[in-house]
Amino acid sequence: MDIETASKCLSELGNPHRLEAFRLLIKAGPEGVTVGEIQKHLNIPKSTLSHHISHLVWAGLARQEREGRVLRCTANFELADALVTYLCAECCNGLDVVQLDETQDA
Amino acid sequence: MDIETASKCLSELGNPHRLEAFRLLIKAGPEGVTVGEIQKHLNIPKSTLSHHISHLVWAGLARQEREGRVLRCTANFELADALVTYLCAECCNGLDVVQLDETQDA
DNA sequence: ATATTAGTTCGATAAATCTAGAATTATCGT
DNA sequence: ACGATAATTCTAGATTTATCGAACTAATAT
Repeated sequence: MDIETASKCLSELGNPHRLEAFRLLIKAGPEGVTVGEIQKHLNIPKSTLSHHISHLVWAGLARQEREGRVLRCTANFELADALVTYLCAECCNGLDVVQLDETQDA
Repeated sequence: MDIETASKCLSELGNPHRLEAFRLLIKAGPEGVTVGEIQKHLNIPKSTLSHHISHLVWAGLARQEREGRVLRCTANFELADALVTYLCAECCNGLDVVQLDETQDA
């Protein structure tokens, strides 16, 4: 992971709609979710969502594959891990991140 | 850390100049670095750099305080940690990030 | 064949961002 | 007070991004 790749990924995740969509993909695991399912959560027009998803795909953070009539989206877990690892190493003083036991709100 | 805060931080770090500047601040530790020192590394016009730093400050990722003629910039380590922790929890399947022993290039 | 569903691509507009020179402010030394 | 240094603020142009309706493409069902 170099700084150009990292800033590209961060830039794409630096949009509330895309970050939320990516979060959904991660939470969904390897099975992923369809575009329609993402749309139900984000509640934005199809064309806008499609645009955001194509951003994630362009950055390599997500993949899409057709399954009949639906398009299934999956996160690129390797890249997500590499990005967090990069941030820990380069932008977090090598923070020894501990596994979270509970979700934090603030 | 909520999703709005996270996407705001990610967006600000999603620019090569700002990411590099922030990386310098983190690496510099609590003593921080002056704007001039950052400029030597980034090699961009003062006004452009100032603009980028003000972005980081606005997002809460950095702080500035005057020291005579120079302005000393420091990273907000707590926020950096909170951001990485959020990403691990929400966008990385709760990745159990290990402490890095060596820097990676790819 | 036609209709329906799922989603993309096109096109146009509004808004935000990036860049950088010029002018300005703040501090220090003489 | 004046000049030099450090950095910001102002201003403006160029580029990029976000949004979303309309038209289009792909796959299925009748």
